[in-house]
Amino acid sequence: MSGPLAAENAMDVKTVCLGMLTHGEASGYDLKKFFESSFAHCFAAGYGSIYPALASLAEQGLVGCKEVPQEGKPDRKVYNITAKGRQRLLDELDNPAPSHKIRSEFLAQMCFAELMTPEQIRTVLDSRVEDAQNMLQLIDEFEISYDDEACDRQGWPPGVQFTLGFAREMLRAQIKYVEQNRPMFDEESEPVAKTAAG
Amino acid sequence: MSGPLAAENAMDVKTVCLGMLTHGEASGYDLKKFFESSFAHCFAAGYGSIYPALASLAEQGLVGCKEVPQEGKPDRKVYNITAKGRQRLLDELDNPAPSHKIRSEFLAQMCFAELMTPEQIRTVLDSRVEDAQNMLQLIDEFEISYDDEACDRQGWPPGVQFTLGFAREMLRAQIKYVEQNRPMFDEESEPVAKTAAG
DNA sequence: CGCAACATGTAAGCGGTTACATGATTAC
DNA sequence: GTAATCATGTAACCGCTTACATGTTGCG
Repeated sequence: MSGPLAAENAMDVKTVCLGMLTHGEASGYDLKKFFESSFAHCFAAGYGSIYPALASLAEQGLVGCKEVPQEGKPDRKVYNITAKGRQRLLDELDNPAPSHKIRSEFLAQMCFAELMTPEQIRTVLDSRVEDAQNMLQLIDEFEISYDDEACDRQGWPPGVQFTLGFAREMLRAQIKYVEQNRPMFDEESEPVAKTAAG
Repeated sequence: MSGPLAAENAMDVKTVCLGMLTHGEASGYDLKKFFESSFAHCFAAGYGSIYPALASLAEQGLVGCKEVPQEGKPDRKVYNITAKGRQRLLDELDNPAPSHKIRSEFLAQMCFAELMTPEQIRTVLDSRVEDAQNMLQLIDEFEISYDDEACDRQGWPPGVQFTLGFAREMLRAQIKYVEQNRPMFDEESEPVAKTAAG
């Protein structure tokens, strides 16, 4: 500890919180909503990681915190990024090859589809499509929400737009692929499989 | 233990190992190669999780194990799935809504692209495309490998084909999106963002 | 009357990653 | 000689998930 090896850029929940605060001050509760709406597709997080993250950031002086008293509710703790925090964020953003990992019980399960009944397969595929559609809707709602907020920015910054668009494309591609390839499992008559590139 | 609450279908490394053994017997080393080739995109795993998983499966009688002595190398432990294991696998596969989670440092980082230099952005996007292309190649190589193996199956079962195709489509969509939207960051002249649906 | 939203946190646990440990053979 | 491949494992660590704990306001 205390060594000079502190420069490991990680992009964990802490860093993402830090980044979110560059879009304006927010409470842990606010950030959770962000994490579970448009952000859920690429980087989910719950209270159990957000609150400790904010506490840790505050302790390191990377964020400031003002407690806004409220009646009948716990004090709202509104966090804002400090100059030191902004610098740290820039350091973390320097990672030239950030990871993009998928952990899919869905795909793992589908690998062994021949051990499932046609009905089980149908259910699983339906649930995946439904899930993707819900995500798409969340993203759309989120994108529009930019002027709900109490500030006059003109839409989200390009970085966020890129990320939202990326997620959208992935979800659309998912839905398309599932719909085009589900016949594969109905009978073993027509092996489609190649996503009809035409 | 011994409680009746053992029916939690999880689709963790253990279960995937179990499933892989339905395609034929294999050693931990073999499974690792599987996990890091075509499977890496959707469910990565290292020795640190595979060997303990196999040990645990063997302990529960879900897999059998024969030790094949070798010269100058540790005994090769070849595992095969048991009837009990097959039943357990069927139980695990019953999950109607398996998860599909993404943890992307890449997307998290890109959210804050306006804090990065154009060169940093370029590097990050390049690395993502390269990564995706490597994955695509791994998948192609893997798909062809079906007849390399010492058995006369006619290509992978439909489940595996579905999974491979899914991964391919996702990766292609990734590359396409990145290439089409990188102008977004060159100058702030042409905000493309919507993946030119034409 | 009960549930959802608001609001913050703690603590245990779990699954997986990383690094370590060992050692012969083969190819460059 | 030195790196890679074959081959198996252990142990510490770490970050995240889940469940728990608390309390008010307001809607249906």
